[in-house]
Amino acid sequence: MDRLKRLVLPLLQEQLEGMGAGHLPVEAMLNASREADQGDLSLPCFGFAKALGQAPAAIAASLAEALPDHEALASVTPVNGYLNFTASTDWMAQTLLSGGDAQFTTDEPRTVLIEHTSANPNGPFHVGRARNAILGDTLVRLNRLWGNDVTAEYYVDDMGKQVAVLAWALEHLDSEGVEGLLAEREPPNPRWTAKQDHERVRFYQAAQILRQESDDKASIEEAIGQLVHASEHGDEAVLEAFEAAYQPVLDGMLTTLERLGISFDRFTKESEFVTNGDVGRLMEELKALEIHGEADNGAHFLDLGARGLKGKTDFFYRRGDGSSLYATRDIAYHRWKWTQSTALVNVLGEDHKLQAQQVGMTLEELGEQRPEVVFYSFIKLPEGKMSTRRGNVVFMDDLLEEAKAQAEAVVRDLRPEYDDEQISNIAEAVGTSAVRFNIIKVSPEKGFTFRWEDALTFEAGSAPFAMYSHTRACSIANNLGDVPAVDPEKLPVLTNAPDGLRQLLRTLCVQRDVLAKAVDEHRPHLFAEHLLQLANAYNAFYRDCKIAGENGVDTFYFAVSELARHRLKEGLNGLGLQAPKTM
RNA sequence: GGGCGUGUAGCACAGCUGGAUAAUGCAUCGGCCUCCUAAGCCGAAGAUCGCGGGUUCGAAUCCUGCCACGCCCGCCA
Repeated sequence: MDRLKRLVLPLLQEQLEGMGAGHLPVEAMLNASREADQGDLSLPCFGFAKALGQAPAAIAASLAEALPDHEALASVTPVNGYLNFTASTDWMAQTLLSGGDAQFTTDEPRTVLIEHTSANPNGPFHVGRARNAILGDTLVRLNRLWGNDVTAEYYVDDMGKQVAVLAWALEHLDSEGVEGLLAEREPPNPRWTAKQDHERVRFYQAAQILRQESDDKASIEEAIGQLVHASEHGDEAVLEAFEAAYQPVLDGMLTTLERLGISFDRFTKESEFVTNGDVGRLMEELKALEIHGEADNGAHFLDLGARGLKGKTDFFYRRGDGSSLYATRDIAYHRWKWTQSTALVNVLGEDHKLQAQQVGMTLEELGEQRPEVVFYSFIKLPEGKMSTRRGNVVFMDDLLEEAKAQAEAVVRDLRPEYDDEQISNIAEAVGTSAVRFNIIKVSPEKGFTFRWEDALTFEAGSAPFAMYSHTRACSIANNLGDVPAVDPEKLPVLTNAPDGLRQLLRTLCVQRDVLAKAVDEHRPHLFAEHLLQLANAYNAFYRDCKIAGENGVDTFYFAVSELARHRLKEGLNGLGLQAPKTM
């Protein structure tokens, strides 16, 4: 509809100039109508009343009167001080059918590096951690759909305490000892015994218990502390031992993500920036800054309060022993990222807000830009916060299995003629898609409580609903075979277009606008909402417009159906909702 | 205690760079499968937009005070 706005705007401006009000901000005021029965674009005239010395309703009426007819407009109606523009069905159809794919993508592609997930490789994904991956991957996909050149990156935390604990546990404990320590916890699910993320997290959890409760916890802490220290000074042997400990875990985690359709273009290890000297050089630079300070024990910090940070203002980037901290390495990492891309986007949990603020401010202090950051709230369980450490979790692997099982039952019921393999393929696609959609459809800053019944719903407002509309469109295309194309220049005249047709064309017309906004503002749920509307509109079209009737195939309707099919497919793909293997 | 975020029908959630009757799904009630796949469609009912002030022609939206919940306030990651 941005296209319609560009057509209407000059007409409006001309009229207002004639009325001596050319300076009024029409462009900002002319916006998409809220409700379909209010047309497609609406101009509230209240703001013009004072400048023109007329009542809003009178302004709207005289504008409606004065505006010349335009082929793109079916009507221009003044209502309650608003001026409503309704696009003509013919114009929408012609524009859509003659435009090609270019009309749905950007004219100015950007290069974007999106860092997401970057979870510590110490255990399997639970639903909470997976929100990051689903959000991040959807941003990656939507940016690509928009035409941007995207790199999806996973920052591997391959040093520090969490990995050290895992490495220590694998070296000092055996399975029997581990299970003995975890006797009071839920036993491991036998289904995942081959997945190393599930296997090794038991070692990690057992070590955490020993660190707190064992008689020689002091010496354990000492040993782990030495490992951490060595890794932070770039000790190659220790870093190799760490990698041997975490890599199988990371591989298991990536297997889970792959099932959700999530993959990465690049993995960058935190330790690289220590071993290549970047972190050391960075700390020297920070030392030269005017807001630099030093504590009694030789630790270094920046006084970010001097730059407006509220609350805790001292940002420590160097320990007393000279080693770096996580945030310090993150700054080095970001400087490197800026050499790779002209736009940076990070997906982070809300617990990283302060940290991100510190990193961002320090980057600015160094003359660099901040990355754009998408924060999300945590997913809770009805029993409370999820925690790998406490064992209070819903594992993504289990959720996906459950989703598939439920989908299988539904498909078997609905399509008894399908064989087991077909059912399994459909159920896998439907199950994983439903899980993704359930998470992506809510805005990231909203904390939400995970409930099985919501995650596994397959009704309107869910991924399967949108997938089903697409399947319908596919089914029609398959049934009808070769249908002659329509000439967009010679479409039938659509004076009494059915509601369903109008609704579908209108929804197709706003797809580009919504995608632009979702990408620009990093808010994928806007596009998820749109996809549901598109599916809904397709259903209305399907209801009102018989493509294959007694008189043969309506080639125009078929062309609209095909366009919708492509746009649905594109939308599903943009949200990472997967088509069944057989299709 | 300080900082940030959230609070919208029974439940979940959209709208938040101010504009018309607050959108959608679940649940509830009623209707639609001889007709391109009913995971669907049509209709009904359901909201003091957390509470109080303020700004404005106009506030769910902006400002302010209060209340509730979440996250953060390591020389952890």
